[in-house]
Amino acid sequence: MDSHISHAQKVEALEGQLDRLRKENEKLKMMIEVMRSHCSTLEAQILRGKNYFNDHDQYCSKVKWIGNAPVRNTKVTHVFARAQFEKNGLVVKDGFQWRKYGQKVTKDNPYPRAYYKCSSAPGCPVKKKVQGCLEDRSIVMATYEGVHNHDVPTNTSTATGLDKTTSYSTDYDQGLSTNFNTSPFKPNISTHLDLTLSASTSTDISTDKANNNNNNNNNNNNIEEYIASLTKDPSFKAAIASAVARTIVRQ
DNA sequence: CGTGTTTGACCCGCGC
DNA sequence: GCGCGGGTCAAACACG
Repeated sequence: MDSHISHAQKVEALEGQLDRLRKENEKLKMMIEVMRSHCSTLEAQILRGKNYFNDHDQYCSKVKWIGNAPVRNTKVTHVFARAQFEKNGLVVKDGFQWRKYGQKVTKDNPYPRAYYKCSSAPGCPVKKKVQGCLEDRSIVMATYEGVHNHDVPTNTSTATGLDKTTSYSTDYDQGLSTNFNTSPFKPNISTHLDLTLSASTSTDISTDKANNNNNNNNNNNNIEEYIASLTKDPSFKAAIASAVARTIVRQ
């Protein structure tokens, strides 16, 4: 009987902890959103201030813009995006599948430029170049060339590493950084930080809460998973570190 | 074994 | 014509 009471108390305590974590999560999410919007504005100002798309800029000069139109018939789109560090290096996740076909170190930039072809559909002519920004390694310049002959793959969760059940549809679109030209396909650059955690965890938690009478063990496990995934998630750590650093810099 | 990445070689355009 | 630099190819390699 005692063990039953202490078990119930334990569950209650864990639920309280879960609520606190949820609130904290929401707060952090809001803070990061605000900071990200400040950051995007500043980045845009900095980049414009440095005439990124004027005379001496490497990208502009290499891509050969005439007036507002690229030389070739294919559409060329420049996108600045926050890079995501993965085992293969810098990546820009935009919902399409890309096959890397080359890499080159260019003269003006120590960061290698990677060349990708769209592999979401056979015969898709779209190419993408991705190169780290000189001033800020966490920002990459992605140059899209061509127009996709297909829609964004429906299985975006696979392509983006995001899960369908997370609320990415809004966050995801808002994750776009500065887009200097009209995109032919609205590339969705994922700066998304999944503070709601992987869907399996978060949905399990809410579901379990509804059924918590017979799922106490699962609940305990999920809370532990929740905390563990928060502390282990490198993007969470990076986002927190970045947010804290920016706050300090702004002061 | 299939698929994707790496990386050196090659091609091509441009400036001198 | 030559050299330079960006873009692409393709064989070798890695990985699941």
